[in-house]
Amino acid sequence: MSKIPAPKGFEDILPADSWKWHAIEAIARELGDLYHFQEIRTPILEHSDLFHRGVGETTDIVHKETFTFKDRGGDSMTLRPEGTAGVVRAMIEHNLLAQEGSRAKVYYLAPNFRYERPQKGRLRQHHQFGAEAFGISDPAQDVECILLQMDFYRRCGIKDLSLQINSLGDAESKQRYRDALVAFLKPKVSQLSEDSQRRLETNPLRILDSKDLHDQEASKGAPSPYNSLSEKSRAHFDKVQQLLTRTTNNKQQTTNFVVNPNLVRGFDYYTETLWEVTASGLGSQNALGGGGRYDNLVENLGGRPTPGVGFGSGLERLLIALEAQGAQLPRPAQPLFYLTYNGEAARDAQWKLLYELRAANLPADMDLSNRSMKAQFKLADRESATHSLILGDTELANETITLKDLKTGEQSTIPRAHLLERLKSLLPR
RNA sequence: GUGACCGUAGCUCAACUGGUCAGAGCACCGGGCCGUGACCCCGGCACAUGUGAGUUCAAAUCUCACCGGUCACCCCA
Repeated sequence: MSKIPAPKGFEDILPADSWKWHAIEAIARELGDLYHFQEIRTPILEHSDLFHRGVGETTDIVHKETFTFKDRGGDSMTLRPEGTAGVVRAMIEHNLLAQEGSRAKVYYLAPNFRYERPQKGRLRQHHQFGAEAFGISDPAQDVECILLQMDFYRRCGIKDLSLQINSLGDAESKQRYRDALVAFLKPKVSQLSEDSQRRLETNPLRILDSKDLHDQEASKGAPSPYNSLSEKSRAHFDKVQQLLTRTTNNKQQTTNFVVNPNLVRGFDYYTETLWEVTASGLGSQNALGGGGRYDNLVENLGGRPTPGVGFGSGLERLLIALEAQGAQLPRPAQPLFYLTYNGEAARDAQWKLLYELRAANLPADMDLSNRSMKAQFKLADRESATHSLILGDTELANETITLKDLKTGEQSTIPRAHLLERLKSLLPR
């Protein structure tokens, strides 16, 4: 029979690596608690309209990168390409933003799907840690989200980090800037790359972060978005910077950031503050995560007008960056007792003991294939057992068991009656 | 969607211009060791070379297609 591979761009997380996921997920949840964001879980499948209306018809992600299909009833369904739209939909649907002054802070750990050509740091299914804060339009809410995100990276052990921020302002400011930019670039059309000549019509802001040298050259001296900001948007952005500069953690470190007037992001729903965090070790797809404010999204998706701000952060990319930067994720040292036996009677006794240990919350395992003692020890070693519990004729006769520390090789004989007590003393703390 | 490179045992790799080249190390299994692993020694299992077709007396080695991978563009986490 021929083998069936996993779909392109879809990865298995294997037993040897799952602990890393547990580690970063634990840190994410810990920070959710600390910042008082609560977990929300939404379906991976949504009506296609949600993303067309929410994320934006003209964004590439919705336009040509979704997994979209008709279900058996003929409805167009889409695997979620990003986290925010589904969260907003759920918040509206369950009337969590239905009253004046409603607010909510939520986070999620969830897979997203995009039909793209895989490369380093880019998969068709990837996982994100994201957070969204609804109901507060104050710039401090933007900053709280940024700080949560930065704390997440620091606690995971990322050293080499860079935070860039920008603001395109409210809808009118954004349009004003777009017009100014087009006016600036129009005369230089011929100098632009082919891609950017197209973008000049569809999404001129994107020209600013083009990697093409000609585009970068042509964009030099382009107007800054700051100059197109309305008074209110300008005040908002100024305040965000001020808070970022002033807010310190208990080690009195400020949060370093740079204002990058060329920073634009791929979703139509963003208003006001935008940010992106990059890290070394990532290759061409160097963004660890990004976020921004989206004050019109809730209303656009049929809810009561409610401001919102949040971020999404790619977990696969985080793991790549951690690896490249040589960072070590916390790995709790779990004890594991491996029961070995010599002979039929000993096996029966160990089988009973196995369940006694587990009932007492002592992680334990044993070989069930009647292998030699030597082989059983090899298995214990391979499974990273910390101790083995040896039972043979001698121990059976004396009602004892031999405890061996597999790291030091030390052995001691313990009366069966005192075993559990003794083993419990070996647990951490 | 575009481009480049790549695809040999579980893993890392080897096999000159197509012709005993299908191999090594690690891993795995067994034994040396009598009831004891992580060291050492011995033996063993395993791949006809991503899949399919073609060229040839002969293909892992050349051609084409498909599948997959890697990196980059695009886009973004």
